[in-house]
Amino acid sequence: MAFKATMQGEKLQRGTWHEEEDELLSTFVTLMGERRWDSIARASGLKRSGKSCRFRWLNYLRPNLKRGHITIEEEQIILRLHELWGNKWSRIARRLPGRTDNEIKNYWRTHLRKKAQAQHEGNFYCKLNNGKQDFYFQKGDMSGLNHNSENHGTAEDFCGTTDDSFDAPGLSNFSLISSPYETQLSDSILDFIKDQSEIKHHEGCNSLESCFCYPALIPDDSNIWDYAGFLWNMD
DNA sequence: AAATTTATCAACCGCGACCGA
DNA sequence: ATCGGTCGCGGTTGATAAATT
Repeated sequence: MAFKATMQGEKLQRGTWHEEEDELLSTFVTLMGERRWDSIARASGLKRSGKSCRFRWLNYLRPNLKRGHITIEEEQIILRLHELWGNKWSRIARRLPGRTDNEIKNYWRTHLRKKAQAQHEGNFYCKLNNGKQDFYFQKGDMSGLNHNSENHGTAEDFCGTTDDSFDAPGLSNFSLISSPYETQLSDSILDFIKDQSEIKHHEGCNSLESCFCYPALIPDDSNIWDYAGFLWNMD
């Protein structure tokens, strides 16, 4: 038995989970609840640590997880919330139903970090994709950038041409790449944040002048999805 | 076609917070 | 009050796939 084995110091299983392990874990979590992970690990006979069981359940096995690629809408939310909260992945994940903190964290590191950096530095990110890579374009002069390993590029780099088939001037407007839905969602979040900020900001300092108090943004117990509920009605 | 590099993401680790005895 | 067990979070690693040379 794994319990006995563990007690005797036998090494715990590590690495990729197998289907049988997943089934076993699901069964025992259903029986015992999402608590006491060490107990679940022992009772199930899995040669895994409680931590590992918890991780597997929360990130891959629990119901209602949304699989598949992060959508543009979700990406925008992640970018904005990260700008507000920093690396508070679990907090951000709570705003994205069906997504896990680990998934968001990985997505940030692999896809969004450069994007956020570019935006922070006063550039904007234009989601153009040639099927392999995303491309960044600096605000204003499109010809000022050279293609390099950071995936920054010129219009020419992207299209292989600078003729009229590439609407470089048009790219100076970020909204051109946003769907109406995306723009609506984005604006809604910004409005919500602005409202919250204006109400909470200055609460403790009695001043409307510039000050050092930190704006209270979206409170933990608020539900942005309720606020933005109308967005799901696309009629 | 083979070797090398880069990107992706599942999984692990360490640490601090929390909770109950 | 404190102590040990457990949980949750964020950072990091490592295996694999994909792309490039």
